[in-house]
Amino acid sequence: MVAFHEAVGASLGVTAVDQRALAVIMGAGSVSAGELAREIGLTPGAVTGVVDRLVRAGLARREPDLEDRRRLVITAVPGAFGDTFAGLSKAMAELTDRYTPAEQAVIADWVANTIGVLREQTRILTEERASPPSRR
Amino acid sequence: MVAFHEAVGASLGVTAVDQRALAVIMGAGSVSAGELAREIGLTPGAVTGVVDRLVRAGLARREPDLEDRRRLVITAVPGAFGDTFAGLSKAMAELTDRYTPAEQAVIADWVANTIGVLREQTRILTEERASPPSRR
DNA sequence: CAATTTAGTTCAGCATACTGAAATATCCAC
DNA sequence: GTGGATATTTCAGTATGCTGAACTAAATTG
Repeated sequence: MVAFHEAVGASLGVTAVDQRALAVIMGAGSVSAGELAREIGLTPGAVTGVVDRLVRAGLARREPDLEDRRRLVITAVPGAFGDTFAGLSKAMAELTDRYTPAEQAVIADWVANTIGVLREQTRILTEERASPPSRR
Repeated sequence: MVAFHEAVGASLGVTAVDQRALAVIMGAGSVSAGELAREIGLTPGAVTGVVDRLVRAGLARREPDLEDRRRLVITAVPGAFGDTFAGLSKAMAELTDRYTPAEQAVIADWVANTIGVLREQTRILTEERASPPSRR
């Protein structure tokens, strides 16, 4: 999965951080540059580069905020990200079809729970790193 | 999953490439530096750095090859990598216990097939990039 | 045992992406 | 309106990791 993720990034010319940023953008619908900076833990200056690369890759757009003209609203380009995953989506859909509805329910439940576990473990690892004796 | 992977890397002071290298080492049991270079697509010079970081993180060891003293045998330190995943392993084991053996079989089958799909899609993405109009 | 090949490391040069600070534009309070 | 706060960009400086070439050591060939 990680290898696939890296291949996607290389194919689009975006970094791992950029992809996480895109996930944030898609999750929130749209965000400002400042919100994005806070969300992914970068300085505003770095976010400019992140958004530049996403825009260049055709994955996101910068649009003016009509209510506050200092702000930019960053949105994902509908479909653009999906295109990259078209092959994966198709293959996964075919795989899913090979299971009965009951089996699919079990798998879906397990996947949801696994996501929860990973989220929790990521949080623990990240917090562990914030406080104790520095490693490296 | 990708976020967890990144957190592990940050926690250990190793890069994403380093972790892929470690996966290769563990998969093969042990490899020489040259084999590792070919496997992960880096020059021998870069592999020195990769192995340096893995050794510093306590994840791998450099050992002399008794048969060919130019060579180094690189092995994973047993358990060291597992320690980092102790929390994840425990949580996943507990999750697994919540399913019946039949359900576990379905999940295992689906996971195996999903890995196959991801491998295949990664290969396609990687190859696509090798030939056609350059993207960036 | 000399000449060539192979394994790995070291090092200089280069690319990339981040930080922090300065600059620009806009909003808001008085 | 004027003054201060806020949003984003630009830019110089820095860190990291890669490539390619030179170097050392050991194996292989004739």
